[in-house]
Amino acid sequence: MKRDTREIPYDCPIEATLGLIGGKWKALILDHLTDGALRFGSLQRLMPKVTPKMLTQQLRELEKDGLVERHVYPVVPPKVEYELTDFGQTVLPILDAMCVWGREYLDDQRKKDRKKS
Amino acid sequence: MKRDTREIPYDCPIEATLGLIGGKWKALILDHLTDGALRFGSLQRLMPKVTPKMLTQQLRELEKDGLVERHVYPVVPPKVEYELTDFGQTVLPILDAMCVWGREYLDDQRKKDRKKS
DNA sequence: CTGTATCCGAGTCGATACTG
DNA sequence: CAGTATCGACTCGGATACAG
Repeated sequence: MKRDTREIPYDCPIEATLGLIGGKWKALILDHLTDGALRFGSLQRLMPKVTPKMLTQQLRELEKDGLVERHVYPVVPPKVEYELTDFGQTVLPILDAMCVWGREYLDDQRKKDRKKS
Repeated sequence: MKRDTREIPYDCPIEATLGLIGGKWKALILDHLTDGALRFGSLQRLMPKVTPKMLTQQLRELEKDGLVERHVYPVVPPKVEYELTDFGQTVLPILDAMCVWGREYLDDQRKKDRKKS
């Protein structure tokens, strides 16, 4: 992800996928949005370690790539919601697969760590 | 991702997964190794755009994370083969899923591009 | 509330040359 | 053949301050 010459089209589908969801916080954002639309502030509270700058940047890229939709409500105070598009929904199985696999990996790691100590 | 503070354990399984296979060329390397062990030079020829430095770096990380095994044959000229471990094999379904999804995305993109022109 | 602007250091990556 | 060493450009991302 990053990390990417995003203008040059990807030859490899795997690279393309990583380009779309491999960004530093994208998978996490996508994950949080699975339960429904969220406001900017809510996302920030869910990911305290992400600066507003990064959050905006990642959201804009997700929007550009058609995974997320941005809804602006013309009210005061400003209200903006982010929501998965239909296309965005289609990545969820991949995210799930990564989650399952990652969890097993982490469990194994922890077992090894316990053995060592 | 390189992109990673690899010493700090990942809290999120998805992040962990991306940490292991999200590196700039890792998915591609893994993909090439699915058909069997390959030598350093063969990998280089399959990925001409990857410098030896990067190839070495990515391979070492894959090795450290237990996805790939490095076999050194003490002969002249030197011969080194890289091979997926059993654990490395378990990522392949994820790679496949990303590949399928990425291909559909790329196809859609191309359709849109044709419409525009 | 939802961002943007600016600065700046750390890390990444390519190019090139070289080694056992 | 299979790498390593070194340099430098570039990028990423954090901190901070500010704006509509």
